[in-house]
Amino acid sequence: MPKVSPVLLDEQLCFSIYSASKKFNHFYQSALAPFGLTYPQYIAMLVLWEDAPLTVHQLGDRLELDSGTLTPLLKRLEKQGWVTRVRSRTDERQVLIHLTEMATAKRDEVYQRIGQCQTLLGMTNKEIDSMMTELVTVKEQLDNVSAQRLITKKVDDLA
Amino acid sequence: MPKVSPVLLDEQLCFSIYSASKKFNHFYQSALAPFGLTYPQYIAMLVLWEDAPLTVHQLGDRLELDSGTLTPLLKRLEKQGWVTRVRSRTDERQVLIHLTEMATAKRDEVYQRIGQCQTLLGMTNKEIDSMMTELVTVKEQLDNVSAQRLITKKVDDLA
DNA sequence: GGCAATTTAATTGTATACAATACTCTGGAA
DNA sequence: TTCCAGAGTATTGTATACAATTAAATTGCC
Repeated sequence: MPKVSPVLLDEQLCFSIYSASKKFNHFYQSALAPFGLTYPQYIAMLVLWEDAPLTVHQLGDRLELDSGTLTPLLKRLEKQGWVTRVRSRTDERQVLIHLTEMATAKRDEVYQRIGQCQTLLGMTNKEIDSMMTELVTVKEQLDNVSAQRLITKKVDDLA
Repeated sequence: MPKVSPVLLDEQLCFSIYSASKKFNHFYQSALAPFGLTYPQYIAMLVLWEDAPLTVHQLGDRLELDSGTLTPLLKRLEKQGWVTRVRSRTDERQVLIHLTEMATAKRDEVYQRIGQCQTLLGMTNKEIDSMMTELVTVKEQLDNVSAQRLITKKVDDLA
């Protein structure tokens, strides 16, 4: 076996991102506590506030989540009064997610709360943009490699 | 109500990071398929390869996970033959996580596999370092704000 | 028009996460 | 020595994620 470099946790970009993601999750969960929304519920609401009504599939495209995650999440949002789930009449396969009056009424309150909490992070728009640009590159690479199921093949070629 | 800026999903750094984290998870899950390790199991093994044996608490400090997550994860690693969980004799509260012979034997294979897969991402060390540096800043801000439970107070001050 | 392939959601099963609680053990104070 | 506060782990309950399967509806194709 040839000499192999150790893989150290603290040098792994994946762990930095994984850790940051959990911290963001916690941050928004706290920020949104007055509204009782979890982070995934919140991003679902963001999309719906932009574009309701949407089918489960359309919402999933935006959030990169499938029905296995969204169906129970949306049922919880429905139970809490944020959305309604209605079978489409023109295509009975689809379920349309509509905003309730409460959701529409609370939209600006949430926007405002989020805006305020984000100022606490003390990042400039420029810093945020720069970071998101880099993340897009990383994500494209990950998509190129893994979404096309090339990992096994390519790595086996390397071996 | 004063005019409020909309919050658009595609402009949210949190979502970029959340999405990247999921893609990394999937990437490593595929890369590690030959070993049957999930991403969280893999990072646990990374720490143990650096420093076994460790208590559940010490491992949790490194991974930023608590016993509620680690206990079942470690039981699964034990069932699959990667680790053993042994009550400490000097302090019966502690459980020491040891590597099995198989885990020690497979370490370099995993290191190599990961090294190969990472080359597929086509990122230079410089790019990775730069990104991790920025992420450290973000995470520090998130820790400052949310770990100290100041969100509610500060935002209410703003209101 | 009839039927196979496809699309869309929901369901099932497994694996994280994490708050809150329970339980056991340890070390120190009275 | 006894008791108790705190530490360390496990458990419980809720909420994601996602692969794989199921079920129902629709579309294409003949």
